[in-house]
This record gives sequence, structure tokens and C-alpha cells, in this order.
Amino acid sequence: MQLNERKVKILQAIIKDYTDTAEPVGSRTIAKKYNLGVSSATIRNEMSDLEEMGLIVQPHASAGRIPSDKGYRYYVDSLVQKNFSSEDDESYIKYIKEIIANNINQIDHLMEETAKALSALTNYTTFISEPVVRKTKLKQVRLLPLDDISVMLVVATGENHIKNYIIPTQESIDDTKLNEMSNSVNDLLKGKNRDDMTDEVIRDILLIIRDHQELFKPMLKDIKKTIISAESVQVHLSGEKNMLSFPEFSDVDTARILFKTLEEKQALLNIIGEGTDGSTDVSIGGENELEEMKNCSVIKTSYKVGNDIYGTIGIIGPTRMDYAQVISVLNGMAKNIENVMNSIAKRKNKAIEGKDKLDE
Amino acid sequence: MQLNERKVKILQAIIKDYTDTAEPVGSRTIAKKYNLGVSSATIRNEMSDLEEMGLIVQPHASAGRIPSDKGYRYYVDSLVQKNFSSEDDESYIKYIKEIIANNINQIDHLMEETAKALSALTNYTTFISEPVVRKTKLKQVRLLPLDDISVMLVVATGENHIKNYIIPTQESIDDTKLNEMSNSVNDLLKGKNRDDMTDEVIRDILLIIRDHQELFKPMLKDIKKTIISAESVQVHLSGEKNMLSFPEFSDVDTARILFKTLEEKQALLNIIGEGTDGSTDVSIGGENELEEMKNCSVIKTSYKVGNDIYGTIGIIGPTRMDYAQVISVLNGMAKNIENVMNSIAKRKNKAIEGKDKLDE
DNA sequence: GATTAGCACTCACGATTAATGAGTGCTAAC
DNA sequence: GTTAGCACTCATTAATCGTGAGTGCTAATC
Repeated sequence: MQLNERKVKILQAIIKDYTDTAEPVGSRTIAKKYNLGVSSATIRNEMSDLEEMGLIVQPHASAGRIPSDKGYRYYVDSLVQKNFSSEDDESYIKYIKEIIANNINQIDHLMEETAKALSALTNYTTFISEPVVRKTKLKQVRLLPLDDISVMLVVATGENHIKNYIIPTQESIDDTKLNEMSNSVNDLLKGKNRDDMTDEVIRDILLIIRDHQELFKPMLKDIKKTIISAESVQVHLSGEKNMLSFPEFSDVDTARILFKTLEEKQALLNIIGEGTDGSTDVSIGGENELEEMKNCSVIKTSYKVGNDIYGTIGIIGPTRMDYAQVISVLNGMAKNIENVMNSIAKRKNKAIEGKDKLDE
Repeated sequence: MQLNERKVKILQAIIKDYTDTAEPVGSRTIAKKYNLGVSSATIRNEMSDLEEMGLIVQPHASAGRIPSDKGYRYYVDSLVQKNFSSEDDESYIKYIKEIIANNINQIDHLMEETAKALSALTNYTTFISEPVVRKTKLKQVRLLPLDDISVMLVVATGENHIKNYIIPTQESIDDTKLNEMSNSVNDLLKGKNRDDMTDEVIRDILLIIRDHQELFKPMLKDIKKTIISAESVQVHLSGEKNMLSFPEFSDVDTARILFKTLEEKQALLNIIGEGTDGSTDVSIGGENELEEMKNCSVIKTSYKVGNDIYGTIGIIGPTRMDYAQVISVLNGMAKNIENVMNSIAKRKNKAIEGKDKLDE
């Protein structure tokens, strides 16, 4: 589809004005506000063409025009992408710095805070999925004394998912003994993934805890649970209530239906989809599969460490949104998550390198 | 205020009907639906009296009556309390059993799940505050190897608040050495509360970690942070979006303003207030301090272990609600939290008793 | 004295109508 | 190709009116 320069300008004007006002835009408005050097009549003719092409629509006969899904699509594809990266809106950097400074060392906390910041910045609903790793490995499994009647189980996976469990013991267990068991279990499980937990391994563990088998048997389930939760896609959602401030959701039912959809995890996973391979993905209105989201747009991108795709971050808002700004902020945010994660990875590599040298 | 039996019946009828329909109730409706054996005219006369007493109001001249805050108050005080406990609606027991079965061993998780269940049961917004303890004591502080470049810090307090922190070390630290440090630090801090962490103690800790002081110094901050977070009132909120289904919130702005209020932690703390000393507390409409909540009611109660008041649980809904049912469910829920907590406490006491016998 | 039937009165709500004005499409002139 | 001009459309708002739910009062009845 080829548009002459004037048509492009008019389309841009309509999108800009509609984004700001949420009201259909008329030819006179454009003539007055965006001095294109032609009269409203000329603009009317051009608009008629644009409508024929399906880029704009008239909500009703005597109203102005609003961008159609196709119009936004054209805008996003050809107008935004060119220069969104140049729009170096650094205002959010402060936010992210704060988040990182705020002593985040667990993945889910980082996710949660990032989601919050992003929805605060854009005023839209934000989703972010935690890193997915197919076969996460156990890094540490520890049994620690908690008090006279319980023992604490700490399980950490390769991606620093850490979970605690409390095992009620009813009786005090000797520290040295506990420590022994802890070490033995840890030695057995360290580096193992789910498939590695064979019957044989389990038999060995049961042998280790033979004196307290009934007490510690549930531990196996907890360990497995940690692996599963590390491997399953955890999605954080934030800022849903922001949506209520847009006129698109002035009808409570519309909002309620959307909220209900977003509460279903499966729907969210659907929205997140396959991940975007590093690029930024925009789904406009009807392009979304879910009926409830036909008047929403979803913008998402992925963050990654090294060459492995790690997770997805994105926003959900009404189709009428400032795509250029959102894309820019979103990309910045993704880049920042990558930086945080990469800095962890780099530290790790350095440590390994150092070791190698020592080994020589 | 003394009402004759018929007036009471009429007030009850109005509250019941309005709770069900959210529409003003007229004299003819009452005459037809609730056979009191008198004509609508008689009911009109009685209603006129009830209005004079301020128990019901007319939204406008040609409308039926709706209960006023005062009317609900009268109803709650004199009608509900008498027999709410007999209303043994056991339907939610299944829910709670599931929650408990679902292997909850950390307080905040229990809170979160309880809040969710309660809002699912009542369809209202639920809040629950985690146990408050003035001077929580450290129970366990442990340093554990995580990987080559980081060490994991696990801190547990007396109430089984457990937090993990990751300390980046850049270099591998000898396991035995780490274990030594861990034990020493733990010995120093075990049983200490915030005030006990004197300069002297800190000096001792610094001495223990002298070889890695720069690395482990931030640990002190993390430990303090754990104490503070255990001592501060953590409030879980759940089911806010349920509110959107009530006609009272069919206006988006009303809902948005309420949501915004509930997002402020201070406002929530205000609502929770001082705790209720075991009784059930009902705040109806204008009785609430916050302007935004003048058309809401708050019902709360406290759960406790032993003689110490521990925390508050409650619901927020429109003034038009089924008080009897909510109070009953809420009390049941509180009792269940108490049971879970008491069972922990009991196990503990038993263990101590057993030990005492051994010592003899 | 309490209850009720009857009736006038009030007023929200919905439907109908009319005025307004924002906006378009078309035509003819430039 | 551009524009001025004008007829036409139709959402929106305000005004009007009828309807019905509901009340309050009065007088008759139990």
C-alpha cells in the first residue's frame, strides 16, 4: 500500500489527535490544528480515499474519522519503527535504577517491581513472564534447624529461584545429624534436573533419612514442587486498575470482562504466546485472538540473556494508544532487565575464567 | 430505641429485599411478598414511623424506602448478633481445608490464600493483616553456598517469617569456612531482637567475617530488613475487582476512587485500625472515617493465638450487604486461622513438655 | 384506637420530538 | 488539482409528555 505524503500526514494527524482526545477527528480540525497548507475540503477528499483503503473509519455518518486497526497497523509498521529508538525518553531510567538499587536479588521480586514500574510509566496494564528454562537444575538443597519442632528446607535452582518449606518434626533433631543428612541429600541432588530424580536417587535419599523417614518424606514433594515452579511460566500482572481511567472502559462491564479474562492464567499465556525472539511485537485490536480483547492492543517484546530467549514483557491497553512512546519505553525496560541479568551472568563467567586460570 | 414487632418485621423485610434487589422497596411489595397479615396502607404508616426514626430513607419522593446507615446499624446490633453463630454455613469449610491441605507453611502464603478464599466466598474485597509482633526474635541466620559467585543468606524469625537474600561474592568461598562463619553469626544472633543488635554484637560479627568484610557487610542490612518486615503490618488485599459487579459501582469513577484509596497502604492501615480484641466489628457507611468509603461497610474481626492478639481479617463491601452471612463466614474463617496457628503452637508446647520430662 | 380503602399528589423514567451543530459528500467554479 | 459552497446526515442535548410506582392523607370501617 503506497500513500502520498499528504495522506501520510493526514493519517498521522488523525492518529495523534484521536490518541489525545479519544474523539473522532474531523477534516476542519485537521485543517486548523495541523497546518498542511490545504483546505478542509481537500482533506475531506483525502480522508475519503483513506477510508476507502480501510485505514480510517467513521463511527457514524456525521462523525469525524478514527483510525481502524489497519490504520494503526500501517502507522506502526511504516511510521513508528523507523525512529522509535531515537526517541530517547530517559525519564524512566531513574525508575529502573531505583528498582535495581532497591536490593533485588530474587528473580520474582525483580519481575514484580519491573511490572509495577512499567505500568506506572505507561498507565497501561503490564505483564511480564519469568524466565523459562526447560530443564532447570537444582543448585542447593539444605536442611536447617529452625526450632525444636521444625526443620527448614531451602531449595535453590540454577536460576536462583529459592523456596523455603517448613517441615514439622514434633521432636528436636540433633544439629550434627541434620547437617549430615543435609549434606548427603545435597550431594545427591545438586546439579540434577527433574528427569534425573530417578527411583535410584530417591532410594538413596530415603536411605539417608531412614531414621526420620516419615518426617522427611514430604521433602521430596517440596523439592519437586520447586523445580516445577521454576520451570513453569510465572506471569506477573500489574496495573490492571489503570485501565479504568480510559474512556474506552467507562462501561464497567467492558472492564469487568477484560479483568476476568486477565485473571485466567491460560488466557494470559495465550497473550504472551511464543515469545518474540527479541523483536517487538504489536497486536492491534482484532488481531488479538481473544474476543474480549478486540478493542485492545498488546505490545510485547522479549528479554534474553546470552542466546537463550528468557522471557516476555509487554503491555495491554486500548487500541488508542501512543504506540511510539510505549514501544520505546518497553524496549528500554527490556534492555534493562537484560542488563541486570547479564551482569549476573558476566560475574559468573568471570568467576569461572578465574578458576580456569588457577587450574592451569 | 424500641420497635414493636411489626416494625421490626418491616425493617427486616426492607433490608432483605433491598439486599437482594438493590432497588428501593415499596409498601405494596412488602405487603405482597412478606405476608405480615396487614394491608399496604398499614405498612405505609409504619414505614412513615421508621423513616421518622431515621432507620430508613426515601431516595426521592415517589420511590420506595431503603435502609439508612442507622437502619443497618440497628439491624446488625439487635437482629444479627443474636443468632449469627447458629447459622452454620459449612460450605466454606471445604475451601479452608483445601487451603491448609495445599501445604502452606509460610505465614504470608497462608494469609494470601485465606484472603483469596474469603473474597471468593463473599464476593467482596478482603483484607487480612499478618501477625504483628512487637519484638520479633531472630530464630535462624544461615549462610549457605549457592554457586561459585554467590552465597545465599537465609533469615528466619520467631514467627516463621523466612527471607532469602543472595550475596554476590565474585569469588568462590570455601564451604567449611562459610559454614564456620554461618555458625558463628547464627550463635551471635539467635534469639536476638532488633534492640539486641548492639554495636558490640555488630563488632563481633564484623570480626567473624573479617576476611570478607566488604562482601558480607550488606548482610547486616538484610537481617535488619527481615526483622523490620516481620514487625511491620503486612496487609494482603484480595478481590477488589469483585466490587465491579455490584450496581453500587456501576459508575467507573466511584470504583476507581475506591481502588485508589485501597492501594494506599496508610488508608488500609486506617481501616484495619486497632484490631478488634476478638469481637466482630462492623462499620457501616458514614461510620467510616474515609470520605471515599461512606457508601461502603467494613466488617472485621481478629484472629489470635493464646492471649496475644495477632492480626485482623475483614471484608469491604457496599453498605447493602448480607451482614448475617458475611459475619458468619468471617468468624468461621478467623477461627480457622486460629486453629492452624494454634496447632503450630501446640506442637511446640508439646515438644517443650517432652523435653522437660527428659530433663528431670 | 387500629386498620384499611380510596384518592390526590409526586416524581423518576422512558419515549417522543425538536433544535443544534459537527461533519461529510458532491458540485461547480477557480 | 484545489477550494468554496451547500445540501444532507445523524449524534447529542434539551424539552415535553405520559406512565406508573409509590407516598401521604382522609374518611370509613372494624
